[in-house]
Amino acid sequence: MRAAGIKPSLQRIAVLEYLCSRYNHPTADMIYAGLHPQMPTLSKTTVYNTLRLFCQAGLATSLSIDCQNQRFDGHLHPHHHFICTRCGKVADVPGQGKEAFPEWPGYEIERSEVSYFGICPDCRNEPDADNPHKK
Amino acid sequence: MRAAGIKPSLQRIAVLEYLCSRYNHPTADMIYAGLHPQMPTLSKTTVYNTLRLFCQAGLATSLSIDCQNQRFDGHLHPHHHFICTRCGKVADVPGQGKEAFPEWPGYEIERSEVSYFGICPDCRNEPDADNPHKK
DNA sequence: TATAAATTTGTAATCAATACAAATTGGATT
DNA sequence: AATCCAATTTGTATTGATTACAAATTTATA
Repeated sequence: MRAAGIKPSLQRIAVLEYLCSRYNHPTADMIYAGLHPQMPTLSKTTVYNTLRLFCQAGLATSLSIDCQNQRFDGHLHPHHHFICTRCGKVADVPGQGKEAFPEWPGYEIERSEVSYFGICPDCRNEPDADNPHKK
Repeated sequence: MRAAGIKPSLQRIAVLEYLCSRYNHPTADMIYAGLHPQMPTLSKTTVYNTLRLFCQAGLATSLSIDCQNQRFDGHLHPHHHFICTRCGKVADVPGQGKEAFPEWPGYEIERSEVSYFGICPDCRNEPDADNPHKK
């Protein structure tokens, strides 16, 4: 974290550990809910501030895969994502993500995002098939 | 539109024509603003309802490229998108978009989205380089 | 024309994200 | 250790896109 020019505080360390120890592609709210029990003084604003800081510094990525919520990823190796349109879970797609950017004169491409949408194994096995986004 | 099982109303025709006649990947608000002068009784709720209807019927696509606004696309051929992180404009990337979905047992992939982020030619030539999202 | 169904409209509510100012913390200096 | 300043954190208030909902309007059908 120090290498990215960011002073490590208790809150920032907690957020980064949350991001790196899980593969749940959390929303800011999920992070807050996960950390709040152990850190009762934590505020949601700090979570948002910290996440923006991390994204600017390249310690995390902001995914635009979910229209409802901004989602974050602390795992930086290039990879693609799958989101279940029924339950909203996001997962890493294995064995993909090392493609080059297309050549497009005049356009300066810095980052790419590949998202797949569909039904995850859990939801395919559910009986109540038409209950979208049950949160 | 009738082929998709949707009754064509004046409002729906106007929204579909807006979508198909432009390549601006509009937000609901942009569509409303574009149509309202010619159709003063149009309500924003109708625009939202119509867009959801179109997406469900496969007449349009909802892009999750922009975290701030839901964006819509009436051009259905497979293609990738570029969004300028400075001005927010979305453009179609030429000559891309016909890739197959990856094989992933248990996961039912229905749709994919490829997004590139960076700076567009207009913004590269702008002098005020650090004025993000000037709308 | 009368009736029912579908569509549209406007207002109110929701909810993620941001703005902002006060409070707190941490580090440097004496 | 005490003081000061800057950075960080916190809580509250606000914003703004989207949705909920019920009333009004339009359309289709008999």
